[in-house]
Amino acid sequence: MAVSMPSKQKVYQGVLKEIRQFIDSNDLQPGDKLPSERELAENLQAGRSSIREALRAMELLGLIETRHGEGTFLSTYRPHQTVELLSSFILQGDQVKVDLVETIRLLEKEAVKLVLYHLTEKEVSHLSTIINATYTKQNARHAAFFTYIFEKTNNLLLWKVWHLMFDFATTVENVGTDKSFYIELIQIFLDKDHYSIDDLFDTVPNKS
Amino acid sequence: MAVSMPSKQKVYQGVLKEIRQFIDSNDLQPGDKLPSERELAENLQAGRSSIREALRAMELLGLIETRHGEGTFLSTYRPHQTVELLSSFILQGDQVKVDLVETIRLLEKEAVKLVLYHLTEKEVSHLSTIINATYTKQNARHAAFFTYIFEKTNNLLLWKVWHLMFDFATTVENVGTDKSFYIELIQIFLDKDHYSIDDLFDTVPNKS
DNA sequence: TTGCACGAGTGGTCTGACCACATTTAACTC
DNA sequence: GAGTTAAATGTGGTCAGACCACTCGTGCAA
Repeated sequence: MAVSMPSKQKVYQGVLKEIRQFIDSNDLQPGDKLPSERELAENLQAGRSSIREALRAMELLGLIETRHGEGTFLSTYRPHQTVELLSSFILQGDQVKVDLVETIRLLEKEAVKLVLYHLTEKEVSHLSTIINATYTKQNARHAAFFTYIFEKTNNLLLWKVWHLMFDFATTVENVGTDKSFYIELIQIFLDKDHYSIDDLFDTVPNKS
Repeated sequence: MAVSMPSKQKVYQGVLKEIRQFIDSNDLQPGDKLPSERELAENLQAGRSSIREALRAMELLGLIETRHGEGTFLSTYRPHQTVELLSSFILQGDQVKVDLVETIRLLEKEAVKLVLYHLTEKEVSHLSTIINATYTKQNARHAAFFTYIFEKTNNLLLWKVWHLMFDFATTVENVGTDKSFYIELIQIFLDKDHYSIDDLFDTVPNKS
């Protein structure tokens, strides 16, 4: 890419690639088991500690899941570990927190627009059910509501990004808002009222 | 969250937190040096291998930078390593690639909306300069153009997310588009024509 | 059939050794 | 004394081996 490629690849990086290749060529699916650390060490001609460095890195990224006494498994993508750590490292300045909420709102707004026209009445009424359920925290309602919406966008990546940020944000503050917001949103869904979306989201209290 | 919290925290996870704390309390800045692995092992009462597992994880996330023979340093945030590895792991299905481009476009569109009204004439003409420069690849022009726009949003997080995804995407395909798109966009900036933004972005060739 | 103990397999962790590389220091040469 | 070279030191990179802790299957015993 840029200037001097370090050229000296560390063992654990090579291991990372080999594991990836292994997953590919054996067509492993989420939940499947990887070879044991000792086995990998022997097959890949590396020390077990190098194998572990690679695995820990993958674990932190949420790519694998290790179970003590059982083995190492491909995880269904759950970025939780990543989230908690990243949040503590990245969310340092106050400005970032404000950016975070703004970005979350932005993603939510776009998700709403994406699904507006192909959300059935039945699905909208399901949204009503969601917001009328009982929650201990506003964030929980918010998460339930928008998780459903993001599912309907059929954009897995968008969902991932939003989820990541939402998890980020909820470690430090409240992202959800009061019930009226969701009720208005549902009305918009019923009316297929594209033009009110921007207005509604502009009035959300970005409490910061 | 869900069922059983593992409760048993691994050593390397504890180390991770302690290092983070160390950075905080000593107010380390990007570029500053961390204690050596052996030193950390002694101070944190852990084996060097555990320290290394924590450091490798941080390295993969782009939080630190290790230089053989010198030491470990806080890195200025450059998610490149992360990107390359994530991309090879995550970008498996074709659907994800499509989602990726869709999400990038979405972020770009919103960035445009955010800056539309407070972009000066001078800044817009700078955008013209950017697109009229010579590039070897479409992606380069695209990156230059939108990097400038994202800078103007004053939303650092939004910029990071977009940059991350853009790096992702460009490892596998072309994201940029032909010159006319940028020219139209500049016209929109000049006219402060809020309502044409959606239309323009809807017509972008999502070549996939 | 049921219950439990045991052993094999696996991840979790530590220790100590050695190598490779970079910087600092000391010694040597001119 | 100045400059060059060599040794010592400090650091990350890697490996091998040893234990520990945990899970699960197997087979024996009640």
